[in-house]
Amino acid sequence: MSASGVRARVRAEMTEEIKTVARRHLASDGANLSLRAVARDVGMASSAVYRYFASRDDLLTALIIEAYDSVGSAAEAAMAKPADTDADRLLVLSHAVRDWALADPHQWALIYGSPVPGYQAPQDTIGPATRVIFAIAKIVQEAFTAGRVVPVPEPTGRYAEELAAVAEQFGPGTPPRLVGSAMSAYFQLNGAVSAELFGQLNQTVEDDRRGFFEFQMRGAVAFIGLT
Amino acid sequence: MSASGVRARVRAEMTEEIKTVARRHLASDGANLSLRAVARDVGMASSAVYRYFASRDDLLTALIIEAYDSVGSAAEAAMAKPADTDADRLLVLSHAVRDWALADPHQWALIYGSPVPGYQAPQDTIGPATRVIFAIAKIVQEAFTAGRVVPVPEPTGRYAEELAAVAEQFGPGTPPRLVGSAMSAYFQLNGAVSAELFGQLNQTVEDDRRGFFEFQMRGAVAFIGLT
DNA sequence: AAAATGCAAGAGCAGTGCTCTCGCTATGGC
DNA sequence: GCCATAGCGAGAGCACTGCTCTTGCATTTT
Repeated sequence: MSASGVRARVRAEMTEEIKTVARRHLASDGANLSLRAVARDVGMASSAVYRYFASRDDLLTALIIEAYDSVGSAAEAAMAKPADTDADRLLVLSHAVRDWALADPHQWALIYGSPVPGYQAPQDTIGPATRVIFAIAKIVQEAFTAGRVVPVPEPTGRYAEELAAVAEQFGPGTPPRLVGSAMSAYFQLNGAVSAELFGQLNQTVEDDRRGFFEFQMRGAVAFIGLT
Repeated sequence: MSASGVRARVRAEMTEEIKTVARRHLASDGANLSLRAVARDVGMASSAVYRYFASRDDLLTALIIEAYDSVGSAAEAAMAKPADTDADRLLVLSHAVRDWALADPHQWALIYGSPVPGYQAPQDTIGPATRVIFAIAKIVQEAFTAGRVVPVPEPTGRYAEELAAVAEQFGPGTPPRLVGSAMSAYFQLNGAVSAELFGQLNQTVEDDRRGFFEFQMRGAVAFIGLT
C-alpha cells in the first residue's frame, strides 16, 4: 500500500542514518573508517549494512558526493553575496572554501587528498566535483563579459586547445584563457588549503594563517587579471 | 669480534631489504601496504619484521624520510644546473619535482597527500621535508641579493612577523617577503602537482599536462618577481 | 666455557571487509 | 483475504590485518 511504500521510506531513513554515523566516524578516524564500527553505532549487524551499500567504497562514495555538494554550495553561497569588486568576490569565495575545510578537515582530505588506493571515482562524483570551479569560472566570466579583466598572458601550445574544448561548455565564444585562469585560481586555492591542512605550514606560519592565506589568494587573483 | 660486528651489518642489510620491498608494495598498494605481505615477500615471519621496525607506522616513517630525501635531492640537482635566468632555474626545479612525482605517484601521495589518520610525523621527518622549499628559497635569495628581483607586494599583518622569524633561519637581514615568495611558489608547485596526480585534471587537460603545468608555474614565478 | 643478548618463528588476540545462509515481515497480485 | 515474493536483519564464517608473547636457536660477550 501507500504507493510510495512505507518500506521505501524507512529504507531512505536508514540509508541516511548510516551516512550520518559514517560522517561522524569520518571526522575522527578519517578515510579508513570501519564499516563494522559504523554498523555497531547504528545498532545493527555489519552484514545488514550491505543491504544499503554494496561495499565500503560505495559508502565512501556517498560521503564523497555529499562532501563535494557541501563545499560546492558553500562556494556558491559565497559567490552570490554582493561584493565591491570581482577580486573581492573571489576572495570571499576562497575564504568560504577554506572555512569549510577547516571546519571538517577529514571531509576535505576525502575529496582533495590523496585518493584511497584502489579506489576509482565513479561517474556520479564528477558532477558535484565541478561545482566549486564552476563558481570560480562564473566569476571570471562575468568579469570578462563586463570588460573588467586586465589582460593576461594568453595560453599557447597544445594544452590551450584542450582548454578551448572545455571552454565550449561555458557557452560558445568563451576564450580559453578564461578557463585557464579559473583553473589556476582553483588549483592555487586547493593547494593553499591543502598545504595548511596537511601540515606543510607547521612551525612556520602558526598564528595568522588566515592572513597568509589571503596574501596567497590575492596573488592568485591578481595573476588572472581580476581587479 | 669485528668491532662493528657482523650482526650489525646483516641487520643493516635486512633493514634495507625490508624497506626496498616495502617501497615496491607502496608503488602498487599505496599507503595501506600490509606489513604481513611485505614480510612474506622478504621471506620471513611477520613477527620478525618487528625486530627492525617497531610498528607499521615506523616503517612508513622510514619510507617518508626516504621520499623526502629523494625529491629533495632531485630538486637540488635541478637547481644546481646552469640556467639563463632565475625564472628558468625555478622552472627547471619545478619540472624536476613534477617528473619525480609522476615517476612514483604513491611516494608523492605519501608525503604531500592527506596524512594517514592517526599518524603524527615524528621529528626525524622535518629535516628532509624542508629540502625542496629550501632549494626554492635559495634561488629566490640569490636573485634578491644580486638585485634581480622585481618589486612585489610586501606582506603585511601578523603573519608577516611569523615570516620574519622564519627568515632569520636563512641568515640575518633576509627580508620576510622573500620567505613569503618562496612559500607561495612552493605551495603553488605542490598544488599543481597534486591536482594533476590526484585526478583533478581528468577530462579537461589530458594530453599536454606538462605544458599546462609550465603555464601555471610561469605565473607563480612571475608573481614572486623572478625574471 | 658460560652467560647474556639478538633474532626468527609460531601461536594467538582482536579487529577488518565481505559472503552466505537462515528466518522473519512487509509488500503486491490474485 | 490469502499467498507467493521480495526485502531485510542477524549470525556464522572466511581470509586477512597489526601486533604481542613465548619458545628455541645462534651469536656475541664476559
